[in-house]
Amino acid sequence: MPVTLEKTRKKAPTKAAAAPARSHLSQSTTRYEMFANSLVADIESGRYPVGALLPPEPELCAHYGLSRHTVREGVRKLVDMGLVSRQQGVGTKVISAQVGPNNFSAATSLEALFSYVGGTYLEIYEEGWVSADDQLARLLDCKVGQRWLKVSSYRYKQNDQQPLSHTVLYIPPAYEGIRQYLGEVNHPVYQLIEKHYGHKVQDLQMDVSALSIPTAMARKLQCRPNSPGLLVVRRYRGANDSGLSNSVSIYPQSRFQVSIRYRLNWAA
Amino acid sequence: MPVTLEKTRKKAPTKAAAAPARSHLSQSTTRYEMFANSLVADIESGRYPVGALLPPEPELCAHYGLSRHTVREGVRKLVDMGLVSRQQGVGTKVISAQVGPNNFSAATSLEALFSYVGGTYLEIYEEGWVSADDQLARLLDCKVGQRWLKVSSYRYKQNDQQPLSHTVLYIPPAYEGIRQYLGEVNHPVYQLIEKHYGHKVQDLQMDVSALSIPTAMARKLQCRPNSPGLLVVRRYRGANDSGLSNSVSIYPQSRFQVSIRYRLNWAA
DNA sequence: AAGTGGTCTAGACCACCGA
DNA sequence: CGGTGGTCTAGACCACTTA
Repeated sequence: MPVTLEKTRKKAPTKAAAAPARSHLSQSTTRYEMFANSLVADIESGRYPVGALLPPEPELCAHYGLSRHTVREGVRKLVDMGLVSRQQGVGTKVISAQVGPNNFSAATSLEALFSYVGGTYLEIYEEGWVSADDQLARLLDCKVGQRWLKVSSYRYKQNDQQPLSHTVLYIPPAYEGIRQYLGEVNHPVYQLIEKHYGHKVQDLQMDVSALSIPTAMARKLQCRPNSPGLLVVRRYRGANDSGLSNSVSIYPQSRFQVSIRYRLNWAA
Repeated sequence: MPVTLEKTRKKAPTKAAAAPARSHLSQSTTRYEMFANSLVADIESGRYPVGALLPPEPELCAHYGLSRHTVREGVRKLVDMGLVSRQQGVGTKVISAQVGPNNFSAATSLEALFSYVGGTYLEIYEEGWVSADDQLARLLDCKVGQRWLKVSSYRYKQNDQQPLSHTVLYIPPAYEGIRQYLGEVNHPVYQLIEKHYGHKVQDLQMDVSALSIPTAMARKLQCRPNSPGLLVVRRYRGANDSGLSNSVSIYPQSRFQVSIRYRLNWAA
């Protein structure tokens, strides 16, 4: 049973574009927004429970009387809200039932976040196994005694003499096999794990703080000793909160900046 | 002079869709990605400097031989990367010249970002009007000559002698009225504006970088002179990209940490 | 009034996934 | 193989900003 998303618009298909009757108060005026809100309501109400698949696009198009482009735009909004995720060949899955302050919404995909590694490479100077002591356990949020393959390196931009950062990777024994690929590629570590082991990253936590760059490292990074830098710890988690890998990077001043953007696209 | 984005695709316009010859290694195979990469290169090279407008969409379509939808998809990617921002009726403005390491973009909830202001207050030591010079205009992404109410302060945690940060607020003349509330409350500025003027924050951009804390400020902050700290610039935008307020905060080492969490689209 | 980006349709080919 | 989402075109009307 088709649903209409009309508010005050003309139905005549000859007039292709929407003719939203917009009050001054911001309402959902566009079709894709009305459609998206409808989906959100259905998800919040439990009609599409977490883990379930949304109806496929053709069905949504027919049901709501929208073109596919508009449907896709609406679903894209839900993806931005962190309510659903999509996968080609499979479908659109509900991953959260509520939008709210507790839902950090992934506005961008991991791939977009790390598109920067393209054109960079790691220069590894040390590899070895370590056991997490108290301090490392706290840093990586793991158990004391946990073993890690520790890979110390500097990251360079291609055709650039100056290192971008000092980066230490901590890789679980289960994924030791990727070490052979670390030096050559410009893929993020999490992609290597996904490719070679099929375990996908579900969650990334990134902590940013300030530190003073030690003298020895400063020489290699070509910055002043004890100059300020950013310390960035990234923790990649897969399903079941299993740790896939971690990285600890140190960036000299002005060589790196975290830019976070929050968009209020859907709130009242 | 039009540019072609061809790699190995058929040119026949009868075959509407792209026929990318994708090697196993991930390359930019889609047209909009190639187009986006081309734009990124032009921005990085300075052909489109920060603050400049990109060519309008029709021009990009003609120049690259792409449909408008594809062009928009490419530009959308740049928006997600935080390189440009768009405004209807105006154009697409370059807001950052470097992809990659210098720029992350993601999203969390506003409330989560500012949960820390609870139990803190501002000790204001200076108030006054300033006109944005070139440098300030760049920092706040406003026009040169724009007037701001500048409020300089230190933020304290209640029952704590040590300041949390040095904070400078930049408030537009239109919202001058909130200055009387600044000293007493522990609400973020954006909440005051929303409460007293009804203008909601639609967009927040937060840039985090490292800096060396100047001697004079270090004394007041009770930290070592020239010790590392975090410089956090927050820009609040309302509808139409109107600037609601800005703040520039400096945090001594270990007194503040940015913690961001991303979630991947698809749970395996 | 002109020009910008925002939305929308109709129809098409494609890559990917699971049965 | 059939069905999913991903990309693409051609053309249209609209809302917004600026001059």
